[in-house]
Amino acid sequence: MISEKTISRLTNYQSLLRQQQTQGTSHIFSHQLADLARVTPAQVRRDLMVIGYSGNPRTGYHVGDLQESLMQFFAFSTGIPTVLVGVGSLGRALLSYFMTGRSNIRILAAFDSDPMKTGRSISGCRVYPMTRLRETIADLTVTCGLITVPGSEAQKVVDALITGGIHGFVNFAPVRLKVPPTVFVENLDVTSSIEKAAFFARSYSLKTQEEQAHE
Amino acid sequence: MISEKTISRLTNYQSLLRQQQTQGTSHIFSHQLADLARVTPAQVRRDLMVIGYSGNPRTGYHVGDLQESLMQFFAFSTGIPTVLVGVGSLGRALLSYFMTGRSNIRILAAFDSDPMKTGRSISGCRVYPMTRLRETIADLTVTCGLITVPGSEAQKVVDALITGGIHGFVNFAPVRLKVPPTVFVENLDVTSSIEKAAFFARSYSLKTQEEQAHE
DNA sequence: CTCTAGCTGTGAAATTTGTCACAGCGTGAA
DNA sequence: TTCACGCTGTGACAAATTTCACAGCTAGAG
Ligand SMILES: NC(=O)c1ccc[n+]([C@@H]2O[C@H](COP(=O)([O-])OP(=O)(O)OC[C@H]3O[C@@H](n4cnc5c(N)ncnc54)[C@H](O)[C@@H]3O)[C@@H](O)[C@H]2O)c1
Ligand SMILES: NC(=O)c1ccc[n+]([C@@H]2O[C@H](COP(=O)([O-])OP(=O)(O)OC[C@H]3O[C@@H](n4cnc5c(N)ncnc54)[C@H](O)[C@@H]3O)[C@@H](O)[C@H]2O)c1
Repeated sequence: MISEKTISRLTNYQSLLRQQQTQGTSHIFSHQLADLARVTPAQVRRDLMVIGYSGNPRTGYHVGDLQESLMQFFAFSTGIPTVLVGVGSLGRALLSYFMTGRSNIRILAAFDSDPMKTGRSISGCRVYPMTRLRETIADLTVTCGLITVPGSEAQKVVDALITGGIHGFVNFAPVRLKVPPTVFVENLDVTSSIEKAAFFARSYSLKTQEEQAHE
Repeated sequence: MISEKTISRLTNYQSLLRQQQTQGTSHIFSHQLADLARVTPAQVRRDLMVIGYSGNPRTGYHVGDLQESLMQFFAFSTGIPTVLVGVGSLGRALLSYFMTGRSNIRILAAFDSDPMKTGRSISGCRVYPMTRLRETIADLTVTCGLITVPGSEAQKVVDALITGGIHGFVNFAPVRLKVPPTVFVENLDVTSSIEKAAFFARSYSLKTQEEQAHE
């Protein structure tokens, strides 16, 4: 079994390699990729072991080939098909970003329970009422659901999407969803992240002050 | 030194306890809190060790007292003072959420380099030009910066905020920022999270199919 | 009062995750 | 062609994190 952290780093390498390739870099060493990703060279080599790509001791990794291997490993050459539920302020921000950007994420459809928001397109994405959820995702072969409804609604929304056959979610609502072990949920809780950053900010800030006091 | 994971869980307990208290729960056992937080009871007890709060073997933890201890540990009774840089679609979503919500996060000011966006308020938050950054944050005692500018601009923005004395960041741009060891950065990379969810979705989905085939 | 069921707090073990360090290799230099 | 440098791939080790498991306690029942 391969760990979440490894997967996160691999996706990061992928985006860094894309950047490097546009800059014309053809080969890259583990220590260079490590610097870009802010990890150790050993970590990079370890991670690349799991996708089975081998570099060359003298020239490092071939950027194009490595990207190819990563693509194959992640197997989303045609992009990641997703749907979004909850076209509020956050949902609209995500639509505007992913419908225009050139990431490999495709939002195929959006859903909302509010009749004011349905029946039209936002950033080029159709917004459907929740009643159309089942049939629409049955047609589309969706890999991942983006949950941007209020916390109180999130559980019922995921339940519906799971019934529709979706196994992966990114949940922006500040609640822990209950899902079967065949379903993966990545929680992006902004509030919690800010609290975390604030905690460490304060502790680092105090440490800095103490050190200055010692001088 | 206390770990990031522990802090994340503690903030989560805090929000769960808030919910429980509004529902009139006065006492809670480690296994109950564990169920809510989707962790093990031992994990809960371990985590609570670090804040030095002790429960009672017969009645469990007193919800009010535990909240009090957590508050004291995090020491943000007056709310977490933050500033936001980059009033684009994501920045506006965050403003609308945190300026109206009843979380303990306070966005004191927003900044943008685009003159079209400055000089007015969005969701009740003043948007200043970047030239006013230094003086404004000097006045405000800010704990945490929210970075919602394009990736290409993120590094220079953090550099400026660090110069202004901020030690904590939540970075939404898909780049790894270079910061001194006295500064904490929490990266919220939505693209990367979706890719991760998609990867595990596919692997769980395949596993499910295999199991069904075996029957 | 005494007893007991079932919890907490916590050393110790287990597991997961990251790092070290070095054998082995490929390339360019001579 | 040979050599030497500096990298990769990886076994072994180290650190961090989680779980186990149990002594010790406490409120309520009898
Ligand atoms: N910056 C942010 O906006 C922000 C920050 C932190 C967390 N969040 C979380 O993200 C989620 C969305 O936040 P938001 O600010 O966009 O909220 P919002 O109220 O602007 O949007 C919520 C949307 O969900 C729709 N909705 C409600 N119930 C639904 C249901 N049962 N089925 C389908 N659609 C439904 C509503 O019609 C609305 O369009 C919330 O859980 C919030 O806690 C948002
Ligand atoms: N849903 C989303 O919107 C989304 C999703 C994933 C990642 N992101 C990331 O979040 C960031 C913001 O995304 P967005 O969609 O809001 O982009 P946006 O283009 O809508 O907004 C960016 C804002 O930053 C301002 N800006 C640009 N350069 C600046 C500078 N040097 N100083 C101050 N302000 C500056 C711009 O004027 C603009 O208002 C980006 O890094 C993006 O990659 C956003």
